[in-house]
Amino acid sequence: MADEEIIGILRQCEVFASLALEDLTDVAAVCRNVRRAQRESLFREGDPPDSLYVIADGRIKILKHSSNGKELIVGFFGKGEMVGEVAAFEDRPYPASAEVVGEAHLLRIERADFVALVSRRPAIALRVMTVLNDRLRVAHDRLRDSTTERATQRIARLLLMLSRRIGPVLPFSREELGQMTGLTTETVIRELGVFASAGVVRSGRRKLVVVDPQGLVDLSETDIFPLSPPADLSS
Amino acid sequence: MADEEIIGILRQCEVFASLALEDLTDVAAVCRNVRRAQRESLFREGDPPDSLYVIADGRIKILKHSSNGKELIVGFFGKGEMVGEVAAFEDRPYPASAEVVGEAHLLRIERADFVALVSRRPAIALRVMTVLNDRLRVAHDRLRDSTTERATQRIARLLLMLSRRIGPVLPFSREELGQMTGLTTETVIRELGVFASAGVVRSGRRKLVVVDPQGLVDLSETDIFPLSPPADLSS
DNA sequence: CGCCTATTTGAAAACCGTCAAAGTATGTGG
DNA sequence: CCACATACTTTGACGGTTTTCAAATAGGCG
Repeated sequence: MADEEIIGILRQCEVFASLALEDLTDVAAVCRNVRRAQRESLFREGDPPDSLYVIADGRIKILKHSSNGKELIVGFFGKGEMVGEVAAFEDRPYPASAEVVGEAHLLRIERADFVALVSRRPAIALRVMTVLNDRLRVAHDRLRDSTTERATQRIARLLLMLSRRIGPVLPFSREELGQMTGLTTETVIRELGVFASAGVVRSGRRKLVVVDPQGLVDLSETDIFPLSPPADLSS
Repeated sequence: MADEEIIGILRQCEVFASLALEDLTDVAAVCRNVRRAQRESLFREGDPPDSLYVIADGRIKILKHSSNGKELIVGFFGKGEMVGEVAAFEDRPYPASAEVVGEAHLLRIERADFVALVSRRPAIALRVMTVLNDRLRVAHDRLRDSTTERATQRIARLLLMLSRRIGPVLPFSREELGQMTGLTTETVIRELGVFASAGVVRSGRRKLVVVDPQGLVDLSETDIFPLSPPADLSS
């Protein structure tokens, strides 16, 4: 029965994991399996809110375009995470686009079904609230970083955040790291060059390995003392 | 009866407005009236999450500090809005500080009471979700702006957003506008100088009047075409 | 009037973006 | 298996926008 596969997937999802079997079957009833290839998009910024997705497998990147043609990556999501939920509660256009990174297997839930579901099962609302909450914290942290910190600190903090979430191996291109921090590819490369010579990261093609997390913490906290060398602490 | 005053306040609140009287009395039971003077803080970034507040009257500013001593204003909130709810669902420290701007009258709700309340009355959860949702949209918009747009556009967009929300008279100092955009006070002043000579805004002490919203829209969309004039569309 | 805070202005420099070009993996087809 | 195309990474030089630092001016409140 296909529903059992779906329930298995839902059990891995941050929003549905803690639900009782009865609730899960209720959710599964409105899910549809969907597969998408490399670079396909689930929805685009400005589209009317159609549905939301649970990621069964693969990675999805959420991005916003700016007036001058640049793109900002708002988030990367993977197995068990939900995307498109921001549009689910209000009938307003998607605020960002969602694009498949490698290949992805998803569960799709229609907006109307999800709204009905949440009203019927309050426990889901509580879980969704927590997810939104987390995303808001992350967004505000990044907002602070990108307005008040310099390139070195912004990159160091991004790498720290990513490695804490998905481990030391970060499967991102330089360009993507730039789009996550709001810096150009070139600046990212130059900063990573410094990080690498300090032995904090090792770099590869579309990949970056965090070797020394504490080193990143130091870099992310380093204030710049324009004319004086780092204070001598031994005296 | 004090409860009636409280219910009157709750009726003006984005989260509670649509509730039935029965629900409102339930909420009112856990509210406490609180008054705070100029510059007092409700909570500080890093504090354990204690309680959340509904603003009965006055304005509250939410801010985050950065490693180099700068402050970023994450949001300004007024009558009927809620602050501190981000901390209410998880037992993690407040991600930002809340400071009273003029003088404020608030309703305070303990964290534990609120959690119980939300579980008991699912309708509240749905409203809170919508609020979080809106804040997430705003945060991502600002994130895009501050990483991809230049100073002129960032300020123009901020002023547009503020004037749409609270009207043409904006009671903010230059420094606060800077802390909202992530620009220095000086840059804000220089840009506003240009806006003023273009007749788009009029400026005062701790105050700014938006005279020509369309002018702001134009400024906020102006891309820079380095060497060519705007394309001729008539050909 | 005097003090404190907010606003304004100027000049120099830092930081990062832009542009251009070369180098290096990865995959594909012959 | 090699040649080639493609995409990603790297490097360098230059310039622009914004920050920084410093100092002067103006507004409000006791």
